Amino acid sequence: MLKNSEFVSKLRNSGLRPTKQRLKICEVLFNRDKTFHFTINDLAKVISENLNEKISLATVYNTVHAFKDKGYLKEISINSDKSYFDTNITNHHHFFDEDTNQLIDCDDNDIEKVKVKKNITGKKINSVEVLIKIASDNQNQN
Amino acid sequence: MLKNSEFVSKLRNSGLRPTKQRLKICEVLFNRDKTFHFTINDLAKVISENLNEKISLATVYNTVHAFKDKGYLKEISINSDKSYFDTNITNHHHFFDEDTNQLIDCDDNDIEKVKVKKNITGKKINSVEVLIKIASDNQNQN
DNA sequence: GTGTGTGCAAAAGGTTTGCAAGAAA
DNA sequence: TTTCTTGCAAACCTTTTGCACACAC
Repeated sequence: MLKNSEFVSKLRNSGLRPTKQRLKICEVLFNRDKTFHFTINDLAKVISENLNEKISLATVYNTVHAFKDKGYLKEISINSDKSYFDTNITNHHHFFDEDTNQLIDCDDNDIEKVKVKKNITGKKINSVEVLIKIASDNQNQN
Repeated sequence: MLKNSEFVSKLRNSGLRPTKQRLKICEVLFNRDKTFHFTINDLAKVISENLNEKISLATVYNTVHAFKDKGYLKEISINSDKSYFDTNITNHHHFFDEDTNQLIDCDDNDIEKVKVKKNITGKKINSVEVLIKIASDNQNQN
């Protein structure tokens, strides 16, 4: 459990003013043992329903993007519709459960290192993301 | 170069009526040597600008989704904003050029087979997709 | 006090939907 | 004639923007 003052330092260190809203969002995102996968909507819902706080959607968007730019969050590519974020910023991959639309972390030990043999001239590799789509084994997938 | 009658059969075989619009879209999508990566918008633009035809956006959406459901197109996961489709329906991965927003095919020879060691109980793997994000090497990436 | 952040509402972009008119079977 | 498809506009959802007010420093 992180303390409020740690979040204040964290924000200050990255040039973000520690406002009430940002600290609240820090609590929701970073006061956990386990990785949190979420959409902006999920996050806004947690804030309004579980914490009974009211933070403007625009502010939630601003904050999440600020955190992403500062490297506190990672954005994940799933089939369009909406953006997913991850509090686990280490190099890792994901399972995506198509039955439940849930993301599950897949750490480096669970998958063999992906070796890219092809080089694109003049381009460098920014990231290699693996998405493993899974679904129930005993029912018809579709 | 595929003939119109081949598209008619293709459509008929999958229970889709070979309408003028669908045949036109078939031509654009499948009358090529190389894989075509596109967004709905790209496709609509090709139809209206290059072919000087007018097909309603709703129809383009309908058709692309119908083709995807029938397995004639593949949808690709890139960071949200919009859906990308691929006329190459074989198992393969992609480079995504963040400078130009272009997708490049990465065939099986360009990458070592991804081995997933972790198993999720009761779930089977539907697909394993690798997305390699690249950007210019000599300029600041951001 | 100055500059940054917030909140609201409005706008924007991509996608879906309802329904009447049109085309295929 | 029956069923499927099209086209349009409106609706929808996620995300962004503009601007006045509030807060952090």
